[in-house]
Amino acid sequence: MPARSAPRPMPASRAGQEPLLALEEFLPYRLNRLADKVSREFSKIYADRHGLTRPEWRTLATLGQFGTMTATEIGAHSSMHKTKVSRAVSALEKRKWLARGIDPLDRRLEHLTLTRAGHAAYRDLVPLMKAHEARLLGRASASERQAIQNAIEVLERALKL
Amino acid sequence: MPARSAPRPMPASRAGQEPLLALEEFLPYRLNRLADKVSREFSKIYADRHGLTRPEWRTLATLGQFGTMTATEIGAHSSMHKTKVSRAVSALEKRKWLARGIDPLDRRLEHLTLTRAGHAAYRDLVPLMKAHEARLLGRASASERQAIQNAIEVLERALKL
DNA sequence: GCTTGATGGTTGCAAATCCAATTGTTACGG
DNA sequence: CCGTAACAATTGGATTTGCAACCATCAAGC
Repeated sequence: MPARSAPRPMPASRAGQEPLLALEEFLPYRLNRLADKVSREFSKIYADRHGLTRPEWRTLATLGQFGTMTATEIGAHSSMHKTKVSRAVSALEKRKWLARGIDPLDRRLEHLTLTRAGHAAYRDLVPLMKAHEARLLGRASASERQAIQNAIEVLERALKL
Repeated sequence: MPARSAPRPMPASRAGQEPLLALEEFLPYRLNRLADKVSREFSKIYADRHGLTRPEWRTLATLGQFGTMTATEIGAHSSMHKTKVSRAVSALEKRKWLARGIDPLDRRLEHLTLTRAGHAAYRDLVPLMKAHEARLLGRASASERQAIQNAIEVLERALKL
């Protein structure tokens, strides 16, 4: 008696229905690969130059942009989980690039601000980062650059970001 | 309502030195945020349904697409470091979703193939993944979808991916 | 043969990440 | 006021990662 011969739809000839999914055309894969490559290139700058991690750089960048914020606000604006922010803040505080200020009206809050040294690092990094971005986008035409901006906006909207 | 707090000095407090870098307009940040959100949404599918990690899913997807490959080839095609591939392969082998075959002419190589169970999981997942991709892209118009494809291609070219 | 250098794949370990509590504080309904 | 719920931020511990060192095999030159 033939073992395991439940009625199966079709014999094994899988020609014609394969490949079912082409990874290299699959949106999440492509986005991830792009982001990964870009991130690697850019992180080289702040990692080599100041030994920063990505959460630390983002925290620095957010405070550099807004001046003073709480940890929660940093997380909201830079899309980082609060534990990442917390650890990035500790690290930056340890190297005295930011200082914590208390809120007299709500002692749960910590108002974080870059120190002079933190700001110096920020001002050191920003032109390098922008230059690298310009160099990368410079490989595309002006209209292509515009298309990239539009596409990102469409995706951000679709993802409710 | 959030707790009351002392009036927070906004960017205005840094009059004279405008924000040098707006994170929310910075390409690497935006790409990373997009990829992260997308990845999170899609990984819910294979994580919830089969307890797969992303490297495991990518390995499964690559083998499902190409049939038989070596670990190095999987890494090249799915943009994963060889250690990730190695660990994903072990995990998939442990649950008997793939089998290793030796190459009689070069015993360094391992030819990896999905087992029947592995292929079943692949066939189970692919429609769900594609449907989710379609649902996501469905929030954009046809011309916007085309613009997204073009933008990604431009970036891939600029990054030599 | 033997040595040297490349290649495929794994492993050890430190660093980074994630999730679920935990602490301390404030807001609010009774 | 009291008890409870919400909130800001931190911490602990298991999981993932990333890098380098490693083992095994092959290829080429001598």
